[in-house]
Amino acid sequence: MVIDKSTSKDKILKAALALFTKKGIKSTTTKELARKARIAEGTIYTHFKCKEEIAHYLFKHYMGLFSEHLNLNCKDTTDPEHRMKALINAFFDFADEQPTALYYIVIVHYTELNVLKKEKFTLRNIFADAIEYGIKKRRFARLDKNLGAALIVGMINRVILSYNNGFIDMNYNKIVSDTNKAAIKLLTK
Amino acid sequence: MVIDKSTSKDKILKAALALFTKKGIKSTTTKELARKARIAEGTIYTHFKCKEEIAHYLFKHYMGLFSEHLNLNCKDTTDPEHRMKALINAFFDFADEQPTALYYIVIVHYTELNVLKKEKFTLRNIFADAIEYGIKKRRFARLDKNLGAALIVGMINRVILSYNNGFIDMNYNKIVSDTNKAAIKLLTK
Amino acid sequence: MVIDKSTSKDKILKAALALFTKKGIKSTTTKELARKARIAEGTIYTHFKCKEEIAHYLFKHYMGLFSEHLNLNCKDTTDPEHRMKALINAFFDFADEQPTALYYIVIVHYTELNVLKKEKFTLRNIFADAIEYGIKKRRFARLDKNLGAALIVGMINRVILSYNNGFIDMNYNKIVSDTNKAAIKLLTK
Amino acid sequence: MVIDKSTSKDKILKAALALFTKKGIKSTTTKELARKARIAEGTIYTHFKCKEEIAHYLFKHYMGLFSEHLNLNCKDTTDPEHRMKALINAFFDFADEQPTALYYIVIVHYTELNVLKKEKFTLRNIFADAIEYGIKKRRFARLDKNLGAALIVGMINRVILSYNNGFIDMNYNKIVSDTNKAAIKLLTK
DNA sequence: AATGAATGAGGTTTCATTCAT
DNA sequence: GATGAATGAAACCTCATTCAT
Repeated sequence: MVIDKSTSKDKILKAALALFTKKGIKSTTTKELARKARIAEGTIYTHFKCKEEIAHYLFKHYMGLFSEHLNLNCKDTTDPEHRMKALINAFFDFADEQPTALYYIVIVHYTELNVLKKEKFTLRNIFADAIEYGIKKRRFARLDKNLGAALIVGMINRVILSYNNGFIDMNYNKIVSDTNKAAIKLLTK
Repeated sequence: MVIDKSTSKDKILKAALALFTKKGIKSTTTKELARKARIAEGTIYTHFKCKEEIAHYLFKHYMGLFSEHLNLNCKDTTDPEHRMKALINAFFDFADEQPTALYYIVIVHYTELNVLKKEKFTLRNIFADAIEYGIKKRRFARLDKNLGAALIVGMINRVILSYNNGFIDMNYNKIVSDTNKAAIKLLTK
Repeated sequence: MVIDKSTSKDKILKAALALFTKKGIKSTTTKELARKARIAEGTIYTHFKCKEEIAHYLFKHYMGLFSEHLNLNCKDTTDPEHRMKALINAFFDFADEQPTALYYIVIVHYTELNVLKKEKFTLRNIFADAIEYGIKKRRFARLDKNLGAALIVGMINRVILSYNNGFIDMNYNKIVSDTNKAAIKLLTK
Repeated sequence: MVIDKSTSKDKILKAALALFTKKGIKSTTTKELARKARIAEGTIYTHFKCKEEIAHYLFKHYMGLFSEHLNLNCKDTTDPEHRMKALINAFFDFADEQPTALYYIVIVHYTELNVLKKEKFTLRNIFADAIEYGIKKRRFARLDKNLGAALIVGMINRVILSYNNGFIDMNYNKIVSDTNKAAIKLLTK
């Protein structure tokens, strides 16, 4: 009698993403995790060496998905503005579809595990490249690419956070398009 | 209230700010805290009811200083652009002088205690007011004030974080002025 | 019953002897045991009721072999001295051929399972009988047979242990003959 | 209201010696240990880093006492036979006064922690020195000193073990004197 | 006010054993 | 018979907090 087809590992990961995002990694107990995943506490350890490994696994997994998603949405445009817009839209898309995962990779993992610094892929690089490209094509104003990336990524992140916290009382599409406009205004000559 | 004095309470607060910022609140043990503060573990409880109270105390204290610092630096300007610039400069100033404190109120406290939402004072409000003011004075383009605040605050926060992590290889003053320019470009008509 | 054959049961017993001797019974996990035996953890329980049963099985098996080996080597001599020498040589022989098994029955099993006391066969009895026989034949000096057995068995055991630990830098045959001489000197009038 | 003057640390050590000797180190749980010592489980960890540290501490402590006791009892004799007898008597003395401690350092610790090999002080050395001395003084027959030490120490150990297990039905003093005689017989020309 | 040993609830992890395949 | 994921009791250990000094 199969009630839930997902494997134990999947159940653990699903529960972990929800709990880590809601309460933080350290504050989530393995007992809670097991209860939420509807498995025995011991089962956690047939799939992961320790609680922290789950946290890392989640980060790698969703960071991979996110990075893939961003790259996919900007590779086919040659116009710098379009490329930047595509990136921003993809960012908001992902935030809309996987809000917990995005919150996890952007906030929770960062503050509790301090590994982002060492990761090769970062939003920074993707956005920095797009900015560099726009400057080279003489469509964007001169600006340090890393500073530019920080400006754009910071904007988007904060908008999403604020929206999710109910601080911005606007239609989501309008928020996305206004953020796009703001970014382009900031970058273009 | 000077935190660097050598009363037990001050020693605890100083050690707590450093450790909470470095390792997170939950991951800092009272034993570590006592060792770093060079006081006995029990002494913590003659000044604070529990560990969490220290975290809250630190937040209130530094958030008060920060808010005061921002307000002080923008109250005497009537020109919207100048006011916004003053705010941004004050932000960077504080980040420069009290990097740990800023990191603590912006990141650590937020992610581990989830209280920002309930706090009355927020960066958001200060920046939102400044934007609203600029729009009313017909100097800034029309933009939802809360969205605008999220954009500006997000930009600044991320730039400071990136700079502290060594991701932006530029002179600090140049970063500040470029961020200022970007913000103004984004906001003005 | 040949333990080195490749049935699952034999594989388990072989692995168990090695691991129990190296790490102790309690400190050997069923997971390790299964890995070393190259079988699944569950397979252990198709052959043994529990981990402890393996330990008992090993003890009985090798104690049987050892006892058989000793008896075989002393039954055909009527001269007390020869009989004692035959026993001692048989002891060293077994130690040479099955060092792990001897270590197991003498040390590991004894200290971890405390069953030796209840076992009927013991070295003690075999040696006590040989001593009693020598005294009756008026070739050995008067000596409590159990005390004598403790003296002789203790000597041999310790010599083997010391040799295996590299504490005695002598040729094995010389060690055996010197121990023989010492035992005889001690026992004879 | 002081009921038991002994400190927590002493209570833990006393309980640990009893339990480790009775059940083995691995099989003694921290819960049992705390109950027997009449302290809280957590208190164990204010005095020791982990359970194994208690085992090591006990070994060092009692091995020190034992070694001291042996040395004290053989330093003032120049006659080789007397010296050897003094050593053997001291051994039996210690076994009589501190039976648990002796059992612990000789058996439990050895089989469960495998550290004896690396320890500098060992019975071996003390007895080997006494044998070497007797040979040099031309009172003992030629014999490898380490083999000799193994023979003598093995004898004594086993006798004590057998006696404690009720296998030797003799008066303790008689056992001691007979063991002495046997050792001297074995060693002298 | 300051101390730090003691507490014990509760956290993470281990592991012998079971059971559906 | 063989498998190995799942189990859950119980192990070891942590740590915020208390309290006698």
